[in-house]
Amino acid sequence: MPDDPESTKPRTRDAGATQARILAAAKIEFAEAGLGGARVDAIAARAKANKRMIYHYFGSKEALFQHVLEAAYLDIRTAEQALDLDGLPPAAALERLARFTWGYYLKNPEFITLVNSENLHRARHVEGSEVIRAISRKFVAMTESLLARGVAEGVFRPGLDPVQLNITIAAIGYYYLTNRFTGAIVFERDLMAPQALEARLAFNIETEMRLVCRPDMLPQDP
Amino acid sequence: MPDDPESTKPRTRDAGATQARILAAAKIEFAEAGLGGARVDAIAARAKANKRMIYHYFGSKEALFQHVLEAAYLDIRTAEQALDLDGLPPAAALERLARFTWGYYLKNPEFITLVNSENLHRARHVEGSEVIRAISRKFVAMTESLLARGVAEGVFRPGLDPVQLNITIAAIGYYYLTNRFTGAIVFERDLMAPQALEARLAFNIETEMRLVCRPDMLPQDP
Amino acid sequence: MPDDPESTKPRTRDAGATQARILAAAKIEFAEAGLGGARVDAIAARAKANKRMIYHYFGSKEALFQHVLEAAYLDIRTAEQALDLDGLPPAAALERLARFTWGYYLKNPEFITLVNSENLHRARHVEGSEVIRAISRKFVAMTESLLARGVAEGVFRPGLDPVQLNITIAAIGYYYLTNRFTGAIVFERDLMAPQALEARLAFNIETEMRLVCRPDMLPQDP
Amino acid sequence: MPDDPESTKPRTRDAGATQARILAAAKIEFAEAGLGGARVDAIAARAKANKRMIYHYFGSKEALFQHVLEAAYLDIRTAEQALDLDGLPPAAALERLARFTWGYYLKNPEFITLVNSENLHRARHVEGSEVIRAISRKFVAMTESLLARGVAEGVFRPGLDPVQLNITIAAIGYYYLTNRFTGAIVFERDLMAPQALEARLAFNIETEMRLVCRPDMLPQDP
DNA sequence: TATGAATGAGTGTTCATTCAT
DNA sequence: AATGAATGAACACTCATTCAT
Repeated sequence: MPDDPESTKPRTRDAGATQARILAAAKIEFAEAGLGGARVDAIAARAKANKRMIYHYFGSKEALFQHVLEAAYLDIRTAEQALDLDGLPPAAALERLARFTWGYYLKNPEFITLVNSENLHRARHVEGSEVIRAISRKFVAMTESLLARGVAEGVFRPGLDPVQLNITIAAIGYYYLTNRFTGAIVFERDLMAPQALEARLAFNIETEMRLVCRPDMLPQDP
Repeated sequence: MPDDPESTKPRTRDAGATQARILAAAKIEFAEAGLGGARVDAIAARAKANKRMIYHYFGSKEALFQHVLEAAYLDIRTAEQALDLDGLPPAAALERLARFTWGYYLKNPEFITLVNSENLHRARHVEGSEVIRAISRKFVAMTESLLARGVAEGVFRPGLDPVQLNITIAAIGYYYLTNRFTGAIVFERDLMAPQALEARLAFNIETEMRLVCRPDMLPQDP
Repeated sequence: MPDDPESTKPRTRDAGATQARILAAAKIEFAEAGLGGARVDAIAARAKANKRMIYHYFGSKEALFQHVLEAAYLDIRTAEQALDLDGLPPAAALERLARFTWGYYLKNPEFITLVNSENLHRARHVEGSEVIRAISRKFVAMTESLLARGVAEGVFRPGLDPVQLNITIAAIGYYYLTNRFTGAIVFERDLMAPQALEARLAFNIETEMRLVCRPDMLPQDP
Repeated sequence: MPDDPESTKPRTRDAGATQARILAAAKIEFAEAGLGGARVDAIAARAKANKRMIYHYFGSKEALFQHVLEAAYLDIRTAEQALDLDGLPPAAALERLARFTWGYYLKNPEFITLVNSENLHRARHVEGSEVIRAISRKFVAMTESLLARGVAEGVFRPGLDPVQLNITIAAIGYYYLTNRFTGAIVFERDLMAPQALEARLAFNIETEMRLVCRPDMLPQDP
C-alpha cells in the first residue's frame, strides 16, 4: 500500500508518525481541558492511536504533557528568533516583536492554555527541561540587545529591564486572550470580533512604544 | 461550654457558619487545583464539614464553584469602589488604582487562579450572574470617569478607551503573578522576591503613566 | 386562625393529622418507586411534614412501609366484606366479586405496586402482621361459602378450591394491570383505553363464569 | 495452563466470556433486587469481573438492565416458537402452551421479577427494542393461528381475542408465582410445595380449557 | 410536637495505567 | 509495532438516620 499523506488513519508500523499524531492530539486535548481535565482516552482517540502507544512512547500522561510543553516553548522561541530584529531599526523591531507576539497567541491559542496549566502545577514539568532554559536565554538576549541598540541610537529610554519588558509585551496580549471569556462578560463586549482584535493590537503597540521610546521620539498625537 | 471563637471546629447547628466555612475552604481548594482538580472530599475536610452539607447548601460542585467565583468578583469590585478615586488628582488616582490592583492580586492569589479556571471553562459559571454584570458596570464606569476627569484637567491623553486601560492595568500585574512559576524558569529569576515585586510594581506604574498621561505632564527622567 | 380544612399545610401540633399525611404520602411514594426506590425525603416533602416526624411516628422506612402495606390490605379486605355477596344469587355474587376486584385494582393502582414490592422482599414486612392474617381468613371464608352455596343450588361446579379461585380472580385482573406497560409493547395495543378496560373486564367475567358455573347453567352463545 | 472449563474464574482476555458472565450475573442480581435495588458492585463480584468492564461493555447500569431484559424476552419467545403447536390437535396444542408457560415461569423465576421491575419503570427500557417488538408479533401470531385452527375444526369457541387469551394464560401462572410470598400468608398455605404446584397447573389448564373450548367438546366431569 | 442541621456508609461512574497477545 | 482486555483507586453525589434546639 502506497503512502497516503491525506489519510489520518494510522499508517501501520510507522513509529514516528504515531508519535507525532499523539503529540498533536495531546496538545489539543491538554489545551482544551488542562492537564487534570485531559483524558488519555480522548488523546488516543484523537490521535487514532492505541492508548497503549501513549505509554509506550511517552511513559505517562504527565510525561506526555511535558513533551507537549517543551515542543510549545520550542516553537514560539524558534519563531521569535526568526524575526530578524537586528535587520530593522529599533522602533520598527520593537513593533515587529509586539505584532509577532500578539499574532502568535492568536494563531496558537493552545500555547496560552498550556502555560496556564503548567503554572497551576507550579511549573513542575518545565523545571527540569534544559532545552527550555537554553532557548529562553536566547530569547532574553534578543530583547536585551534590541534595547541596547535602541538606547545607543538615542531612540529608546535607557535603563529599561529587558525581562520586565518581555513580561509586559507578553502580558498585554496574553491576558486579553486568556481571559476573553470572563472579559466578554465583565466588559460587555465581544473581545474576539475582528475589529476588537485590531484595536487591541494597536493599543498594545501604543503602550509598548510609550514605555520604551524616548518621549520626543514618539509620533505626535493628532 | 462557652463560645470558642478560636476553634475551627464546626460550631454545631449553625447553618450560616457552616456555609461560610465551606465557601472559604472551596475558595482555597479551587484556587489550588482548579475546578476539575478540586476534590469535594478535600473541601469538606478543609471546612470541617460533612460532605453532604456541600450538596445540601450548594447543590453541586459546579454550583459551589459559581458561588465562590461570584464572591471573589464581588470582593475585588467592592474594594475598588472603596478606593475613592474621585477624591484624588487624576494621576494620583491612577497610581492608586494601579497599586491597589497589584496589591489585591498579591494578597488574594486565589482570585487569579479562580479566574483562570473559569476561563478554561469558557466563563460558563459566571455567564448567568447578574450580580457580576452589575458590579462590572460600576467598575468600568469608575475608570471612565477618571479618564474623563484627567482629560478635562489636561493631564491625561484624550481618546483612551477605558476598557483597554482596565485590561492593561490588570494584565501587567496578573500575567506576572499567574505565570510566576514558568517565568522563574524562563527568566532565571526569583520573581517573587520582595525586591522583584517592588520593581515590578514600579515598572507597571511607569507603564501606565506613560500610557495615560500627556508626555509633557510626566516627571522628567533623571 | 380558624381551622382551614382546605389547606394542605400542616396543622401545627396535630399528631393524628401528621401521621395520616405521612401515611398517604408514603403510599404514593412506595407505589411509584417501590420500597428500595422510595425516598424518605420525598415522603416527608409530599406529606409536608418534617422528616424527623417519620422516624418519630414510624421508627424507620421499613416500618413505615409495613404500616402502609397493612393499611392497604385492610382497605381492600374491608371493602370486599362490604360487598354483601350473601344477599345475591351465587352467579350474580361471583360477578359482583369479579367486578369489584377489577374495579378496586383500577381505582387503587398503588395496591398492586405495593404488593409487588412486598413480594420482591419475600413478604418480610407482612409476615408478622396478625391483622392481615385475620382479615385474610375472612376473605377466604367468604369465597368458600359462596362456592358452597352455588354448588348447593346446582349452579356451580363442585370440587372447586376457593383458594385457587381467589387467586385466579385476582390474577386475571392484576396481571393485566401491573404489566400494562410491557403489555402495551408486546401486544402493540393501548391496554388502558376505556374500551380496552371494558373488554378486559368482560373477558375476565367470562373466564370466571366458565370456570365456576356448570356448563349447562351458562348463557348460550349466540 | 490448560483450559479449565469448570472454573468460574475469568478466562483471561476473553471478551465474549466476560460479557456473558456479566449478563448472567446481572440477570440474577436484577431479579433478586430489581433495577433500583441491584448493585453494580454485586454484579461485578458475581461475574468475577472488574466493575469497569460493565461500563466498558454495557455503558451503564440501565443499559445493562436493558440487555438483560432483551435477552430474557428473546429466550422465552424463542422457546415458545419451538413448541411446534402446529403439529398438534388444537386442544392438545393449547394444553402444551399452558404447560410450557407455567414450566417456563417455574424454571426461570428471574423472568417474572425482571418484567415486574420493568413495569415499575413503565417499560422505559423495553420501549425502544425493535427485537422485542418483532418477536412479540410472532408470539401473538402463534396463538392467533392456533385459535383459528381450533375454531375451524369445531373445537374452540369462535370470537376469542388471542391477545386476551395470551394475557390470561400468562396471568394465571405469573400471578401465582410472583405473589407466592404474600400469597402464602394470605392463604396460609405453602404455595410452592410440589403438590401445590401440580394442583395449580391442573387448575390453570382447566381454566383455559373451559375458556377456550366449546362446552360440548370438554371432557365430562366424573 | 416539631424542625433543620449534621453524618457515615454507600452509589453509580470514571480514570490512568498494566497485562496478554 | 500495535491492540483490546482488564484493573483498582478514586470521584461526585445520595441516602437513611440521628442530633440539638
